[in-house]
Amino acid sequence: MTPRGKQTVRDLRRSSRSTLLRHLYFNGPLSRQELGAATGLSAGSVSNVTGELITDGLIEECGSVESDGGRPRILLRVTPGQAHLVGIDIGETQVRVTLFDLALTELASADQPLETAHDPERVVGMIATGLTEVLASAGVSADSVLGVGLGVPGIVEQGTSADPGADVVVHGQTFGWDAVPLGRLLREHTALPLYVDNGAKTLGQAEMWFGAGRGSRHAVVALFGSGVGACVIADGVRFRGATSSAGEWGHTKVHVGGRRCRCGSRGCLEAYVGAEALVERWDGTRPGTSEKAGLAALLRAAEAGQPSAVALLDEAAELLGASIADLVNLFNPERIVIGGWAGLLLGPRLLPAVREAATSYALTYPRSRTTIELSHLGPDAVTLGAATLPLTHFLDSGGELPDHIAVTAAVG
Amino acid sequence: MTPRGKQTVRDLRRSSRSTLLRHLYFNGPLSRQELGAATGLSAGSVSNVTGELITDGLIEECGSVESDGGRPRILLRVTPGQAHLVGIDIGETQVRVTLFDLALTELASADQPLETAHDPERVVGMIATGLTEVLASAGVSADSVLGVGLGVPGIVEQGTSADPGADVVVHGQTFGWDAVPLGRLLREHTALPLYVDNGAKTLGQAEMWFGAGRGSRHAVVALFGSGVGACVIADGVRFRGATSSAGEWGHTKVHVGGRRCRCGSRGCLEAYVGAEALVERWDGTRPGTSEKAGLAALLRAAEAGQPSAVALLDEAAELLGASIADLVNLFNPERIVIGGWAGLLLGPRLLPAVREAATSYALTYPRSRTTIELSHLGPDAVTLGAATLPLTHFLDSGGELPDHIAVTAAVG
DNA sequence: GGCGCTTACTTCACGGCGAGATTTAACGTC
DNA sequence: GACGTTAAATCTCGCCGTGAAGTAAGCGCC
Repeated sequence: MTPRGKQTVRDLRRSSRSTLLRHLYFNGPLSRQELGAATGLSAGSVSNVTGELITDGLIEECGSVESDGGRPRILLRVTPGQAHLVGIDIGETQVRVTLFDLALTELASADQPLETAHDPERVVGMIATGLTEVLASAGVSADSVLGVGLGVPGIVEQGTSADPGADVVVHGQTFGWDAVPLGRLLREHTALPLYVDNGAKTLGQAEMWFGAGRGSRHAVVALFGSGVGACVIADGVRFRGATSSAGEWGHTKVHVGGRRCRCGSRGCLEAYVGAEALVERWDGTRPGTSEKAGLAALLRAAEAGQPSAVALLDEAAELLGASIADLVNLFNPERIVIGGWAGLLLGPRLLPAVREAATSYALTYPRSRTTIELSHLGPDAVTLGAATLPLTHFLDSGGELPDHIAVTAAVG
Repeated sequence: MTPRGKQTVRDLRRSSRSTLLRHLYFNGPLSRQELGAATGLSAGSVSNVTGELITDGLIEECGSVESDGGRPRILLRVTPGQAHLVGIDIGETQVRVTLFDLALTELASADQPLETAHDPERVVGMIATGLTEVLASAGVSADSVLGVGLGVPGIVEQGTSADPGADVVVHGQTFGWDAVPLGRLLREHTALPLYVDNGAKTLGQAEMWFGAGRGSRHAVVALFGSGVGACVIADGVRFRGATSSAGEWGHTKVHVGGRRCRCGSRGCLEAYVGAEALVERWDGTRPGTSEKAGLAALLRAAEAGQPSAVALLDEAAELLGASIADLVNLFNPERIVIGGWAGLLLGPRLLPAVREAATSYALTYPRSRTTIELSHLGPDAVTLGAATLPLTHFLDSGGELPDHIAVTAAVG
């Protein structure tokens, strides 16, 4: 049970570097003094390790705080432009490539529309051109890119080799991708480290870092769009399960044996409250209207008091609340965040009823320890969340730079 | 995000001790040689650390293996009688206290029947007498007991102080316990370290260590008794959630708005397939028959071909399968183990239909990576699982002995 | 029965680590 | 300009795991 890898004395230093780098990253500029107090490291070690990080060019001094009678504190921060990150969103309708600096400030972005055919080779080609485009437009060298994070539709089978990103295989039933060796295809175009995860999961990551999930260690980000998905965070880390496919909430049953779902099963949540299902149930798949327009029309009709629209949304709220109650019972999170474009659209109207339904369907104790909130982030955050994948690796490793990065270390 | 505690160079040694102790515990007697190869530690470190563990009396040499031409290997093993563990099961009908040695061999056991009134003070009194009884009958001193693990009915709120076991509060709705400060009550009778968890979770632990879950790192142990519960193991560790109540599977919905459940909600799985519900639905709560006898009668009727019994069990299998499909989608385990007394009773008949239903209701990819199996362990294993709680702590800490234990170290 | 061979284990020097004490640096105040 | 105060750098110390060298304990072979 739970064998832990051996540790050498070197791992200690990595751990210290990671702790300091991480704390500095999330808690803004800090003096060595505060850093030591916050992390529990001794002043000597902080001085030692920060010195090393400065030599590596990963952090830098940035001004000082005047004191009342003593030596002023020198503030430290992560060097924002020292390295860069790329986030990519492979969505239903477009491929979006965004370049960020280390502080996750957007530097450049490139969108390319995606027609109905999602030929993997073509998509990979679009990624490659998008990549060179954003680097060129921001004037950034590929040598300074820590890694490329991708959010893709479908289930992601992670690799296990020394270059796991290149082994990734994607199973996207609704996207028309069946066991696509995305990692291998991408590796032919770029040597950068690759990190791939499901788009809903990367959106969830963004929500945890910068959105409504910030500050909680146990959360579920429920994503409500054309389909329904979820990203589960346990103890600050995404819950992946055995093969990284955990959190497929949309195909959880609300009525066993009920409505047929596009996944082939029956009674799935998604078959009742997914945007596609809602629009279809309301106007019987009136062709020509987009899903987004259809959902907006449904909402307007309900606001205007049209009985069938009101009933449909009321039922959706109850089912959503009941299914959120399942999440509460099973995962016992501190917080549930409802996001996704449909969630953002319907949220303000549905939220009170959803909260109420969740309360009546969940067990009292865990429900009392959970809040249900709306997301603040739009679907654009998929690229942001994707960029957190290489960034997480960077912070975890204590600021280890991939081989290809030429260290532009501060001399002295 | 994910701040990790600081580490000093001393923690390295603890980690090494833990790795070695753990490996020795689970992989039987081993030579230092094999130990080094398996854990990645250098021969020097293995020699050093094992020497320390032998001095502490935690492990001992036990014979040697003849070689073909070289110095024979000396086998090491954990000293089984060096320390003891107590597991306690607070069940619906009895309180069971069992004493184990370090190898989890049962040394003594004491049962005490529990009437309908579950007054906490009385239960605690029974635990205290049971404790002294098993120690006396096995001739073991309380000084050698590493800790006491308890499996209790209801949700367990873990403590956070320096003595977390003494802060435990239990919320057992169906048991008639409302915020019972079990830890504090027990602390008045014993100074031994206390570890408390839900009984279903401790049974799940036993299943993972010694039952059908052995060898898997991601599993769900589904427990099917009078009620329905689950124990989720992620990456070898029990998934607890924010307040330790994760895995309340029984009150997951299978028909939103359906049958009323004893939890107060509607449409819960437990209201359809819990033993209590099944018996009630079959014979309309014929008074006087026990649940166990009632379920056995239902099974016999179905075997004899009585249509209503067959239909009831067929429906139960489908609902169970569909709900297991939810677990597959959400947790993505390698293995699902069905246990509990009702699971053991009905399992052989229901399993094929359950597997089939799970396949048709779950997503293809995660389902293809999961096996669904029956448990081998009976409900007696609750005490065994409870005893693993202090044992886990012991192994994690690298063999740290609680203050009260007088070290009977080998001299020399 | 001495010799060499093989294998298991022990010992030891080494570089690296973080803690804690000490020293140096950089400010205010009087 | 001396002094107190606070921040940061430096130094010593005890401890760690590695890896090389050394020791122990068996074998077979002449």
